[in-house]
This record gives sequence, structure tokens and C-alpha cells, in this order.
Amino acid sequence: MSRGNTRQRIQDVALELFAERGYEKTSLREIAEQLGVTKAALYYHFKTKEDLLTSLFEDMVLGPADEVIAWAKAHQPSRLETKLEILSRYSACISNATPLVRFMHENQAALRDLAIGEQMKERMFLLLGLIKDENAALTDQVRCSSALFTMHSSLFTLEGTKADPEEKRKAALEVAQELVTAAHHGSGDTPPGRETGSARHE
Amino acid sequence: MSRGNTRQRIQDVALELFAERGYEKTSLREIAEQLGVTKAALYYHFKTKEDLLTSLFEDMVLGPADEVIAWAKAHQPSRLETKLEILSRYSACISNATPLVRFMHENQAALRDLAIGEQMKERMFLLLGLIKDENAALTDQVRCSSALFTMHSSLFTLEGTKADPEEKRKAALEVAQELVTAAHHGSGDTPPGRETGSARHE
Amino acid sequence: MSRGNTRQRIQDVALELFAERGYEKTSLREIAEQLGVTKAALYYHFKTKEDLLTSLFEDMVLGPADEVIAWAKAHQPSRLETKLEILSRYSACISNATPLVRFMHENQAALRDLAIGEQMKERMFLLLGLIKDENAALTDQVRCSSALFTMHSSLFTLEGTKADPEEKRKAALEVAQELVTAAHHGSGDTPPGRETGSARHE
Amino acid sequence: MSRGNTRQRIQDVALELFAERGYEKTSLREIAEQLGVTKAALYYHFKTKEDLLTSLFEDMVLGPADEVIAWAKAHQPSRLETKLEILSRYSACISNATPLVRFMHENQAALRDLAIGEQMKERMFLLLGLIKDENAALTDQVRCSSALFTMHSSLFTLEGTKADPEEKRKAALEVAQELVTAAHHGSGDTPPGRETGSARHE
DNA sequence: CATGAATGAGGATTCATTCAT
DNA sequence: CATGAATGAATCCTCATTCAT
Repeated sequence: MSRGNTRQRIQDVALELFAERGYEKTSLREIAEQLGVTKAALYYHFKTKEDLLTSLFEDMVLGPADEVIAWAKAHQPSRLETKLEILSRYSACISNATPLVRFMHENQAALRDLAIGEQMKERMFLLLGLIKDENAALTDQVRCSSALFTMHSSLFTLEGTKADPEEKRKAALEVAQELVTAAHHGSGDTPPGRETGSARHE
Repeated sequence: MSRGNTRQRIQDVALELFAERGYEKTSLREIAEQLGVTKAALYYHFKTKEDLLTSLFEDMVLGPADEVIAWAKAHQPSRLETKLEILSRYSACISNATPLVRFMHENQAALRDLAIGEQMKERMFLLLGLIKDENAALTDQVRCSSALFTMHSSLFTLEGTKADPEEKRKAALEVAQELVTAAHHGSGDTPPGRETGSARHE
Repeated sequence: MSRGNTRQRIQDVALELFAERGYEKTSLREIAEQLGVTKAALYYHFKTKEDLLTSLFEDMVLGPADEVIAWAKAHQPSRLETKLEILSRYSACISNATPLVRFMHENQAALRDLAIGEQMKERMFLLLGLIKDENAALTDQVRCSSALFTMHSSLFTLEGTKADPEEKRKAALEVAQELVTAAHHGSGDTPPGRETGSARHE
Repeated sequence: MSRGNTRQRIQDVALELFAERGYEKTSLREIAEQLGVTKAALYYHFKTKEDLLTSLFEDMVLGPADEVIAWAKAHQPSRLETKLEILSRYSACISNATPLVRFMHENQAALRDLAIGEQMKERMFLLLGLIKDENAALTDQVRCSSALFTMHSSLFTLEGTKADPEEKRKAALEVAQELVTAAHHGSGDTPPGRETGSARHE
């Protein structure tokens, strides 16, 4: 039954528990018990608890996010169309890592003194930087920031709503793109004849 | 030596440390040490670590949030103007509790098994329920959800931006109101003169 | 409501809690809370937790037991009739202190390093010494020891039995007297017409 | 260094200390120190302080007592001979667990909220039920109850007496059997040729 | 008479980690 | 590959007690 896949199994269980109970409250003992192995076995595969968490992020979100960023850098990031495509790609990339994105939001306090937390934060800044204009009006900056947040939170919010995850993701992407579009055009002097965020049409 | 203000001082230090380092990683020893008292002194004033946290929330956000909700229930919540006023009032109310709002977002994993966490979650749902229409299109639901998130996150995001907190708050409120306005009109059939992000036709 | 009877009320509550939960597991906080006073108030009336317990024993069993012992010393203790009367008197005296007798048995571990524990133990030895003959056969010594135990334990044993406490006490006294009578006659050579449990040959 | 015997050594030291100082007053630190290991080492072998105690009872008295009960159920418990044999077997079984029996009596307050306490209590009831007749006279019920008590207490009473433990045990067994015999025949009408303490008729 | 505030010592328990085998 | 055994440090919490007011 056990093959070389133990490492993978550890990651699976760890992801599940980390997401469900939080980083600090998930002990290695629990992970080991749920796997039917010893704590020491975990240490054979991962140097450290932090290391275990890190491996999850690297495989599932850090890498993919970097791809999005790399793509963006090669495609005139300042054009609106590029920005929208960035959102689209990023949305797709995180949809495969729902539990980790949720984990990231719910465990920021814990991530603050983990190296991987710093790295993730950096990526978020990079992404945000690609989308928003440093000199834009404050509202527009908020819009861009909110766009990212919206895509993240749609993955684990709206619990009551019966819509399926994929639909929610698309809806969130739509709203995010709307926000970024508004931010891209807008800025500062609220354009005349505009009453909703997206309804600018000059 | 110190007078009746010890309880207050404990709360101050606790708020600071909880916000800075997170709930789980802040030990009562640290709080006590920073205050120059014994751990046991904390227990004289608060039955429990959880109790200490709870007292912070009750005083600073639970109560105020309930006032907003009460006001809303008495003022035709389904009208757009009422909704916008709810946002405005809520924005004002949380601006006095910035560190706690931040704490709430960054420690959701920890809050999950704290009674006060459940209570806060409930309030968020109530607030969201007042603003969004259960039968609206998914995008509109996302918009409303995002509106709330935006006001929260503006309090501790955009670190790079040099704008002062009050301005950020106003900008966030503006964006939030915009989102809710769009959601209010919108719903399924895109209102004339307004395009959703994805419905672009260039 | 509160008069000079506070001391008495403290003793009442303390007796109840000590008996119900044990000495070590009953904290002064609990006693104070149940009384609606502060822990410090207890310290006004009793120097110490141990002191509080001691006061209970002194008033309710130490004194009475000493009276029995004093009476015995003045009445030819070696006569059977005297012995039986000792049992009778002692039985009466402890029946007023049921909870304390129970407490004594159930908290011997705790009493071992309390001064009052030593004192009570001494009284038990004295009493036993009055009843049993140092040079009697071992079985007879056991009988006497058992007699005392029986009177004690009848106060808090036989929970299932529906008999009322007073009846139980009388029954126990009867059995105790029987045991002492046997021990008094007996010693080694089984008295005629009476067989020990194992020497049966029918 | 040490081999697989650590668990055993912990039990030995724990039994010693629990018996000597009581359950509540024996801290795991003391046990660990006396063993020359860390507290955490104890937790490797026993999940809990209570668990450690439980393991002692299970191995040394719960199991053996259950054997006696099982034997009894298979041998017409209502016959006097069977009852006497029960006493005999039970006496033998507890003589190997003297410190624990003593512990049981001296720490009843502590045992009251330990699961193992409940289990032991249940066994005592079963044993008592096998020996005494529910409908017998109260004195006879007391006699049976006393019989059990006598066997227990003989293990740690009569400290002054120089007799060796085994002799004391036998003497106690004899007295216990006598009591049960009396209870078996007796009930209300004192059997001829037998004098009880109360059967005095002068 | 009693309280409010605080202390110091100690309790059980949990955790990430190590290392010889 | 993995385990069994153990550690050291830390955690939350409770308790009896004190003392100025």
C-alpha cells in the first residue's frame, strides 16, 4: 500500500488539516495519527513543520502565481486588456488551490513569521503592482486591491449561496475585472455622468 | 500603586499584542510582562485568555455593529439609500476599531473555535443580508460581499500608499457604495449604459 | 441578613463542599462564591484553609469523641458492658457528624499532612485501645477494628438500601457490639457453640 | 539507555507515590524527578495522569476482581459455600495489590471524578450483591458490607500489631466469613446457640 | 467586617524536534 | 524508510495567601 507516495500522502493530509483547523492548532501528531505513521516519519520527509507547509505553497500557488507574473511582464502590463487577462489567468490558477488560498487568508497571523508568508505577500504585491497605477486616485487603488481580494474571498465566502464553486469564481472574476476596468479609466475627478463603479463610458 | 485602571491597561496591551503577533502566538506571560504584573493578575481581571479577547470585541466592535444593524432594521433596509447609509455608518463604526478588524481577518483560524468568533461571523452575515438580495444574480451577490470586505481590508491594506487612514477609509466607503449601488440596480439584466467586466465588446 | 453568624455560615458551606468534593478539590474561591462573599472575608474568620477544616472537626467530632474517651476511662474499660456502652455512646456522637465522618474516610490522603488528621487518628487509636485487648488473638483484634469501621461506614454506605439513616446506625451499632462481644469472649480458642467462618464442618 | 522497561518503572514509582502521598498531592513532576526523566517522558507512555492511575488499577485489581465475579456467577452464588469461596478468592486477589486497595480507601474523594473510580465502585457493588441478600434484615446487610470492608482495611490497619501481613489477611478473611455466615443464616431471628451483641437478654 | 487587587508557586498538558536503532 | 523514546520549553490556568484600604 505505501510506496514512494508517502510524501504525497503527508501533504494531502497536512493540507486538509491545516485548512480545516489552522496552522498553529494543527499538530504534527495529528497529521501523523491520521496517516497512521509516527511523527518521526514526517521528519524523514520534511525537515520541519514550516517546511511541510512551504512545500504545499510552492507546489500549488507560488509556482503558478509566478507564471502569471512572468507572463504579465512580457505583455505590456499597463494596457487594460493585459490587466484583465492577468486577472483571468490568476483566477484560473488559484481555483486549483482553493484550500490554500483560504488558508492564506485565515492564517495571516501565523504566516507573518513564516518565510513562505513573506514570499506570498511579495507575490500579492507584485500582482497588485501590475494592475494598479501607483499614481492613481486613492479610490482606484482601492478598487484594484479589492479586485484581488474579491477573487480570493469568493473561493470561501458566500457559504449560504447554493451556486457551484466554478460559477462563483467566474462571477468574482467578472466583478474583479469590472473594478480594474473602472480603475483603469477613472481616477480622481469622478467623471461626469457616472454613477456606478463601472458605468463610465467616456 | 495603580488604581482602577489596570483592567483597561491589560486590554490595551492585549489588543496591541494580539493584533501584532496573533492570538495563538501571544501568551499571557508576554502580556503580563509588558505590563509589569504577574500572569495571575490577568486572571483576576479576566477569567480566561478567551475572555480577555472577548471583552475587546464586545466593547469595540460587537456593540457598535449591533447598533448599525438595529438602525438598519428600523429604516427600510431594501431601499438603496438605506443600504448606502448602512455602509456609511458601519464604516464609521469600524474605523474606531482598526486593530480589531485587522485581527479578525488575520486570525480567523483561531476565531473559529472561539465563541466571539461565531458571534462576529453572525453579525457579518446579518450585515451582508441587509445589503444583498438573496435572489440577485451571482455577480451582484459577489459585489455586496466584496463591498464589506473592501471596507474591512482598506483599514490594513495598501501599506505602501502614503494616504492617511481616514482618506483610505473614505475611499473604501466610496467604492463599497458604488458596488452596492451596482448590485442594487443590476441583477441579471445589465442596466443600460453599464457593462459588466466581461461583457466588453471591443 | 448577615449578622455575627457569618462564621457559622462559612462553616456550613465549607462542610458541605468539603464533604461533597473533597478537601483538595474544594477551593476557597468556591466556598466564598457560594456564600456571596470574597475570599478575603474567609481569611478574616479563619487564618487558613486548614484552620477552617480544623474548626469543623473540633466542634463536631473531636470534642464529642474526647467525651466518650473520658467517660470510658472513668468506667472500668475492660468490662464488656463498658465496651458496649462505649460503642453506643460513640455511635450516638458520630451520628451528628455524618458528613465529617464520611469526609474523614474519603480524604485520609489529604488529612495525612494536616494536624487535625493526626489528632483524629490518635482518637481512633485511643478508642480502639479501649475496646480491644492488645494480647488477644489476631482475629479478635480484627473484630474490634472492624467494629469501629462498621459504625463509621454505615453512615455513608449501603446507598442502595432504602432504610433511613437512624435505622442504619442502629443496625451498625448492633453488629459492632456483636463483634466486640465475640472478641471479648473469644481469643484463640473458639468459644463453645460458636464456629468461625472457616471452621464449619456440617 | 533504559530499555522497554520504562513504562513499568513509571508505574512502580507512581504506585509508590500515589499510595504514600495521595493522588492529588502527587505531581507528575515528582514522579518524573524520582525516575530521572522528564515530565514529557511520562506523557509518552501515558496519555494523562488519570491514565497512569487507571493502568495501575486495571492491571492489579480490576482484572482480578472481575475474575472473581465471573467465577461467582458460574457457581450458584446464593449458596453459603459459594459466598465463602468468593470471600476467599477475593481476599487472595487483593492481597497482591495492597497499596492500591489502601489508595482506593484513602482517596475516594479524588476517585469520585475519575472514571476508574466509578468502575471500581461498580465492582464493589457487584461483589456485595453476590454476598448479601437484598431482602435480608438490615443488620445482615450491614454484616456483609462490613465483611468486605474488613478484608480491605485489614491490609492497612492495625499498624501497631506486629503480625505479618499474611496472617492479618487470614484473620480478616476469617472474620469476614463469619460475618457472612451469620448474615446468611440469620436475619432478624438470632439463630440459637449464637449470641450477638444485641441478643443480650439480661 | 470586608473588599479589591495582586502575588508566587505550582499544576497538568502539549508541542516541535532529535536521535539511536 | 521508519519507529520508539525522550527532551526542553512553553502554554493556560488555579490556588492559598497577603495587605492596604
